[in-house]
Amino acid sequence: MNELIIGKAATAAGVGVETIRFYERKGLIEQPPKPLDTGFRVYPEETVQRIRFIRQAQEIGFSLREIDELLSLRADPAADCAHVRERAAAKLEEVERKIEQLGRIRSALNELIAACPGRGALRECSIMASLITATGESAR
Amino acid sequence: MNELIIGKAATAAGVGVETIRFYERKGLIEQPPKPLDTGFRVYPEETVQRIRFIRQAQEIGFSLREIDELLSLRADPAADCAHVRERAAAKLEEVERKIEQLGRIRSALNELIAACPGRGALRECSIMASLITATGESAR
DNA sequence: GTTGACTCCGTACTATGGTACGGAGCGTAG
DNA sequence: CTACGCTCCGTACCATAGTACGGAGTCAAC
Repeated sequence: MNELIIGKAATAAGVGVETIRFYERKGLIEQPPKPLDTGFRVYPEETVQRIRFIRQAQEIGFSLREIDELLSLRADPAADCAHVRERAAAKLEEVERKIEQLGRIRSALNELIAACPGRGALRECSIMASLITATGESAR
Repeated sequence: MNELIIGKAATAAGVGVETIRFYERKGLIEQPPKPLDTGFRVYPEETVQRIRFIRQAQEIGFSLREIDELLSLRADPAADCAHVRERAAAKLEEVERKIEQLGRIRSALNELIAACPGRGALRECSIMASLITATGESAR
């Protein structure tokens, strides 16, 4: 059979087998059907997507707990819309703060690259210096 | 005296005293002068900025090791320009990946908020669903 | 029908990033 | 000049997020 048992699902999602079992214990993914004959987990494709999302969300600084919150945000007929909206709006703000901070670091890196133009170091420039000049040194 | 000793520096940077000592042990900040009479660390304002940067960089998913790498990227006359450029360019790519991923999550959250418009849940919509439709489901 | 690769499960170990503790010294206000 | 709060240092402890291990069962191929 060509079923998505744990080893193949792990490869497809780019993680180790143990990581999948770990996420299952943590409740981040649900345990898939385990046919009685083999007892091996058989994963739907959707779970692979979900694991990939988890990894990407981790890379941008969300903890597993926060990722669980993100994934549980869903507008379905059974949900309390106002509550979902509220939580989504809060997450959105958080995401926007992160984007801003990353934008600042991006500018600083670009400035650094420009300051260091292949031959002959001209201006002194560090990330910190770029950030301080770039952000205008607000709170003092 | 009104010197920036560890407790005040910690408050100014929004961290605990122990965190500053921890960063020092890890080499993320250097140990400031310790005047012989008191033996208390006296911090320059710059260190407070640096600690704030460390915290913000952590929030967007950089580990302390990576932050150290970021902070050590500097174009000064003594540095090997080509090498700094190369590392900066690599970090820049990483930052851009993060910005893209955050942008996708932002869209998904906006879509979710729109799908859940105050009264009467209309369309079913989860983050995962938004992401999958939004990103066009590339690798299959 | 046995071998090798894979799965099951629980438990133990690891790395990262702090946080807490405790005894000793410093320093300023009353 | 003493009391209270802060600093010093090392060590111990904690949560998070895996990673490894080991014995037992399963499957597929030779």
